[in-house]
Amino acid sequence: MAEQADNPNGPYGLMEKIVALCKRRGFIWQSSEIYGGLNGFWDYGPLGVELKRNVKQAWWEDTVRRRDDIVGLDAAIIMNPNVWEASGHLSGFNDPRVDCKETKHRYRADQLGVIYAYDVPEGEDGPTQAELHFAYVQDNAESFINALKKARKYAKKVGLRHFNDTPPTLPFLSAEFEGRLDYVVGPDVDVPGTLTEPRQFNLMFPTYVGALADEDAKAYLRPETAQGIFCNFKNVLDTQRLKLPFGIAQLGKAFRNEINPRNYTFRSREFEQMEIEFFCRPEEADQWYEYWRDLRYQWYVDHGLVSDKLRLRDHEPDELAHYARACADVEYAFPFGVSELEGIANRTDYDLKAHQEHSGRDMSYFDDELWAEKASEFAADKFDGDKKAAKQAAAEAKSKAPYRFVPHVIEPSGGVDRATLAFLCEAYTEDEQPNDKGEMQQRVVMKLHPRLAPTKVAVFPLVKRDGMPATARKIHDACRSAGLASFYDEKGAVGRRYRRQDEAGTPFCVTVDGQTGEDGTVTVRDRDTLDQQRIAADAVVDYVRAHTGGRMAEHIA
RNA sequence: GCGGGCGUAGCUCAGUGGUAGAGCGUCACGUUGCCAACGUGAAUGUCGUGAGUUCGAAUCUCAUCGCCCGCUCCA
Repeated sequence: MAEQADNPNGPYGLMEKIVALCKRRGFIWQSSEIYGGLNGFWDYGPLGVELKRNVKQAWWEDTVRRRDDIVGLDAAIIMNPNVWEASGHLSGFNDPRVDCKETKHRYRADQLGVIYAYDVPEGEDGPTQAELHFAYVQDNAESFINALKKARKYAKKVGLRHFNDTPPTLPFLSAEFEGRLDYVVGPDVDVPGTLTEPRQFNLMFPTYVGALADEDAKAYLRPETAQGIFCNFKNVLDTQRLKLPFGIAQLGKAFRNEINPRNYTFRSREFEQMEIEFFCRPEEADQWYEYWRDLRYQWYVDHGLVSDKLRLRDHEPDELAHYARACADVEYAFPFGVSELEGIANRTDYDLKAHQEHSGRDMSYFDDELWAEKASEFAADKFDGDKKAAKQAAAEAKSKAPYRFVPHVIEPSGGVDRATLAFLCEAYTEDEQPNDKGEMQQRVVMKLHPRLAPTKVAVFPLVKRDGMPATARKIHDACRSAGLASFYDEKGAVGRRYRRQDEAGTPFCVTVDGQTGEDGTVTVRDRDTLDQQRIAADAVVDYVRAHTGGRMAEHIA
């Protein structure tokens, strides 16, 4: 598959082929297409919805149903707006931006400073604002020195008094510059007036709760599912008889007003997440982080991303967000570039503590097992029989670590749509297979992992007579009754039917032929190899189930 | 958000001011005994949308929406 990156049509040609197939076969369509679409929104067609459901189901089974230490959750999409205050999303999503009309640079307004040039005219008491001021990027020495040079030159030119080596600086967002940007020189230009007024880029989706759309009713569609988990941490802890370490998993939609949705479904404004918050003791966080990082990477490998396009990349320390102690990305080399499928982060106790502070609710965990072990150390006889002192010491000890503490959390946060897209890209294969005359012909086949394939088996009568359709239908019905996604087709030549299933990614085709009537066997044709073997018709269900339903992940104990 | 390119049948695209096209796919009938077979026939278009210029617009102009590329952004 690696050679596909060197496809003569180029990487974008490859992506276009994949997109065309997805549209043609009914995997993914643009949302509200008949009205011209809507940027950043997508609809999953009949094949796409099965594929995506299978991705989610595989994740849910592997992370929740097959483990004792993780439970599920389905929180509301709209939460109390204070949640986003606490999580930092409201401020984080509201970075005002400033564009330089000259250089096309974009700056974060809150990261710009301005050298405030002023004068003290003779005979006046206080300083007077000068005409020009000089913006620079904070925490960037070069930018500051550059602005300082420009400011000195200007001061000398117009004869500002008292201008020295340490001129006052003000934040760009100060009231002093409001409506006066015509007099501010941008960081990378020499003339004033090239900076735009700061614009708010609100990446949160606002909405209103209740019939009256006033500001008091303002709420937001969640930008991530994680906060629903943190907010329910105590509920889960209090009702589920769980001990650390344990996790809460959630699948669900999230919404971000991305500035520039692009690359098919990769960056959508409405998307689905699969997130785990795994709570543990602070001292065990590092080892759980490594455990989850490796396990989640392996999950993608186990579901078909076996090429070297899948990568696990540890973030550099300077790349880490302020709340994360460690972070790794599971990345995939899409035709349009290497991009993130899932991030695994050690978020420490940042989130629970933030909610503890903002909500006023206690988010700590008390380790009664450890206490039971150590309680004897606080018996009265350890305090010379002073019961009161013993009780006080015990109460004090119970209120802090190692007995009571706010758990740390490891967050494996994956994008369902991104994973689905990666599976589609990896599966897209062009090979050459002989036709009925033995001539080699190009074939397009979606080599989806059988567990993820939208249809598990297609059942055909070889020809539409001699009772073959009726027998094939019986097999089809048996497959469906067994819970297998089965597809019946009797139209046209069987070769064409096979090839159609190849494009849909169906791993097996079962064909009823003349011999079926004699010995009760059918052929099973393998999607990837085109090999056929005869098996008993009443063994089809077991055969398909054995080859498609099972979890491939043997690493999970 | 900025700059460039593009938008015609389900898909890929041709069509530069004068009757809306091709290939593939889809459907029907016949044929067809295992890999996109063949024959015959058929259906499918707000030419992205809206406005303007013109006797006449898929074609020219403007706006708008969407897609692609670069920049930006990615808490």
